[in-house]
Parts: sequence; structure tokens; C-alpha cells
Amino acid sequence: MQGRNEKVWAVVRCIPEGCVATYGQVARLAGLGRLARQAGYALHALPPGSDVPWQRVVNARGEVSRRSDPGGEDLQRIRLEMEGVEFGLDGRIDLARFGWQPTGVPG
DNA sequence: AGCGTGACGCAGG
DNA sequence: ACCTGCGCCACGC
Repeated sequence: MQGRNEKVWAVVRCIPEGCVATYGQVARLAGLGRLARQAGYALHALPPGSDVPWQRVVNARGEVSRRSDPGGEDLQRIRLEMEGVEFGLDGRIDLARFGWQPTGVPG
């Protein structure tokens, strides 16, 4: 662990395949508090070819966020669909079904 | 050192 | 459920 970004990446690495987490969720687990923007920035700073499953991080609405890299949104969706994550007709993911629950609270 | 921007989230109407 | 306004912090110029 050398910086905030790596802390974020470490959390994202913990997201299991077929699941998604929100930026805010990642920010908290990374110790950034409410700084969801920072979580997004950390992913933006990801080096190409990294083993970090960045595609598993979406916004609180369950949709792929717009970013600078054109076409990257489509790549993220494709990658998620390959993992079994389903998108609604409105392009949103049901976080109740595919959202990552680190606590795994029985219920 | 200041200003604008950004892979966000929450509260209010 | 929708859209709008505001706050948060780091990065680049």
C-alpha cells in the first residue's frame, strides 16, 4: 500500500466476478469516507493492462458512468455481461441482485 | 498559489 | 421515479 489509489485498487480487486460495487461503496471500504469522486479518479488513474477489475465499479444508480475515454463505457458493459451481469432495458443494473455485499450478512 | 474540471452521492421539489 | 443544486477532494494548467 503506497497511496490512496492503490488502496482503492485493492478494494476493487476484492469485488467478486459477476458482482458490481458503487463508487461510494469502494470509497468507504478504501477509507476515503464519502469521497466517491476520489474512487472514480483512482480508477481513472489505472495503468493499462492492470489486473484490477475496474469494470465492476458503477455509480449509485447502477449504470456505467460517462468518462473521458470514448468507447470505454461499451467495453465496461461488455466485460460485465461476459461475467453474467445483466443490464435492464434502460441500461441499468439491479444492484439488489448484482450488488456486492462484502459483509455477507445472512438474512 | 488560484481556477476549473471530473469514471460521484445526497437532499429537495 | 424524474431532474436540479450543492459538496467533496485531487489533478492539471
